[in-house]
Amino acid sequence: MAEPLDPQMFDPVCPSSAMPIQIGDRWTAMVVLCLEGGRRRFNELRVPLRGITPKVLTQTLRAMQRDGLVTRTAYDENPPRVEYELTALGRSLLTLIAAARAWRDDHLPALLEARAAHDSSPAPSRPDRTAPPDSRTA
Amino acid sequence: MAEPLDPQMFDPVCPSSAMPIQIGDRWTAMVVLCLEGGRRRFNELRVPLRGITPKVLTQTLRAMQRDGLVTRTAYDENPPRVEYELTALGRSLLTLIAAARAWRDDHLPALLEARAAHDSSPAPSRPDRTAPPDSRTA
DNA sequence: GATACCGGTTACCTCAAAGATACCGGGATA
DNA sequence: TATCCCGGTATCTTTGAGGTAACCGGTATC
Repeated sequence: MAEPLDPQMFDPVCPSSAMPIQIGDRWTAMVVLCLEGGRRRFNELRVPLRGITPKVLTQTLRAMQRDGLVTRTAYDENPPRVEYELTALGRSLLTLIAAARAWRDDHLPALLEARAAHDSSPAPSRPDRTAPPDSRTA
Repeated sequence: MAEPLDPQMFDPVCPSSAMPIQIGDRWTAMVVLCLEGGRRRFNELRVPLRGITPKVLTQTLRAMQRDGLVTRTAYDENPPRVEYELTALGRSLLTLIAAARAWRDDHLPALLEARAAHDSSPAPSRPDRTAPPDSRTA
């Protein structure tokens, strides 16, 4: 909670577009990971979530708050200070995220390989209707 | 593989809209579950996936095939017959789906409860800016 | 004054996924 | 001839997540 979040904690060449697993909406899992180490402020979260706009971060956090995944604490200070923290429920997602990451480590290369092979294969214009009866199109 | 798929195998009042976990696109996980018991034909898959349009099912299956999750076997018969089957990679998603289901069983009620409580709570027009310094808005 | 800070809000736009509906080929069957 | 079946396509429309840009209030500092 003390040290700032690593701006590089999420790979910009993120293979998430290839990941067949998604937790919540697009940013939820990353927010959970950002909050894993303790409470964080709004603008603190924006650092590793590069490219997220305040609007979308607000939406994400509100939705998570609604679902009981995070708490929001606003302090009547100046300048304003707001802190977000995982609830026990939100923390329970960590095991699921870990499972997803384990799957990724074990199987994502195979998926990407299959995809690359498929994409570079000669595109059949009328796929396999005329293929031999037992051919596999994979 | 022999017995037909249960049309009710996916709850129409599906809480998937509340599920913060998603495997692949909207239908991928359900397709994996449909194929868990063995190969299935196109129209066989449409039964439990009530409401899916052929276009979307085709898209889903093509994407899964591209990613090496399923194989597609077309037989030169009449009427045409096409069978889809899980690959080892596709089967590996089953553990992840099981983890998601376990999370659901353990935690989804709490999430829904939090959501209901949030939705029925008196909506603060100017949320908690004027709240006491240590109040939690959850 | 003018500016900066924090944590947003608001209005508007974009774009891809998903759905609705209709249609297709081609052999088998009637 | 006509119809059915299967596994899709083709085309249009809708929807909604997400992005862009501008602005806000209240205080403190310049």
